[in-house]
Amino acid sequence: MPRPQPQKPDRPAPRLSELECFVLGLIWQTGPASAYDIRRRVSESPSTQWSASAGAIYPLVQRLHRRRLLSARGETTGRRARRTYSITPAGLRALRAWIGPPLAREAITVAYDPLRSRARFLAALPPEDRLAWVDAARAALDQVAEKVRAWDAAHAADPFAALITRNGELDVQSRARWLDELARALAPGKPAGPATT
Amino acid sequence: MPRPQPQKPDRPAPRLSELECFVLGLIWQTGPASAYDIRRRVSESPSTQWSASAGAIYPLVQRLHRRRLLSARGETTGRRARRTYSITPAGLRALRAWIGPPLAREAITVAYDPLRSRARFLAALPPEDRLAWVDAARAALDQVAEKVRAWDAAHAADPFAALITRNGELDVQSRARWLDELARALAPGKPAGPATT
DNA sequence: CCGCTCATGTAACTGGTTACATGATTTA
DNA sequence: TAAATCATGTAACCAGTTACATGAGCGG
Repeated sequence: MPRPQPQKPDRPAPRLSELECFVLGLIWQTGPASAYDIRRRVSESPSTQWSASAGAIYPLVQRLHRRRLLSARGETTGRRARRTYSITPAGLRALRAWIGPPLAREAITVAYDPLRSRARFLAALPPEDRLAWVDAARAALDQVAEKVRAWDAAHAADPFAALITRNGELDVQSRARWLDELARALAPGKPAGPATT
Repeated sequence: MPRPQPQKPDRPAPRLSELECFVLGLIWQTGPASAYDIRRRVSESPSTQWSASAGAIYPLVQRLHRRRLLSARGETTGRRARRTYSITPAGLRALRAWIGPPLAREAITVAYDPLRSRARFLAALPPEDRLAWVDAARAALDQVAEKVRAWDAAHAADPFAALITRNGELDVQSRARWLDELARALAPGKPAGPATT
């Protein structure tokens, strides 16, 4: 049995990750940008999905450049690189394919909510702690709402960006209302789940 | 400069991941469960956050067992292991610490929404394709809503589970309304973003 | 010129992924 | 008993993570 190559010589380019496509989008949006610019813009975003660490962004743009989805203009001052990247026609095609339609399967889902994950096991807390949890979560969401408003204000100039922020507002609102429902269900007199041990 | 050990002899136990704590919760909820049981229950969940692949779950429960957060009862039939895991007191403490309060920083955030990420760059599509995108996203959300209803029906017996499903319902509803707003903003006559190149 | 922040990376690790292997049990 | 499915894993990989290193520019 041959089992030809342990090291495939011509491995097909892997699917682009969400972060890679997101970065592609950022660069499309604002034209030439350095990796550092990208880092700042990713970390500004209210979602904490990505940490925008250097270890993520620098190799990422290098990958996109190798795949010819980004072009680089290197103004190498001194012995230190100073590169800015622009999106190529192939990059724009990749960006559009990512956006869809058709929508990727992984985009069609209930959004992951860490509060929901935790609430699912709320009955593991002693009964007297459960309302305190809801209160804490409620306060945390107010904090998030604040952050969204700040982000909104910083982008007030762009009416299109406002529509994106709006998504964040609605998300926080609906989760807050859900927490209120949860609090009512936990109100004294209502048994809410099995015993804790 | 000594730089003592390249291999730290006593590395501190790393923070538990979201998935590890979630699994801890599942096992708390239903008592003794095999890794396979866990896999099924994780993959049933409407969220696509985790694939519940064998390669994720089996090593994960082994890790939790090594850390004494799970206890194992091994009914080894034949030469094949058949293990079921239960949560230990230390495991319950870890579960409670994860749930909070206080809530972990990463739980305090706008939920990550792949539709929002894509919509952010909707202007990269040719104008005539933008409404089609919104329609596709709307249809996809209806599909998700259906899935949530099915999940809800399957757990109708447990009033506490209903509160969790409710979160999914509200999430889908609010994102659907957001898409409707988006469609209105894209309505003919309204320029919606910069040119596409 | 010292220290601080800006900017560009690399190194080591890790928690997931997909793909594969294989034993046990059920069903046709 | 053969095929399909249930069940338990391992192997290789990979896109992120944290932590570190270091050059460039600037304000005191």
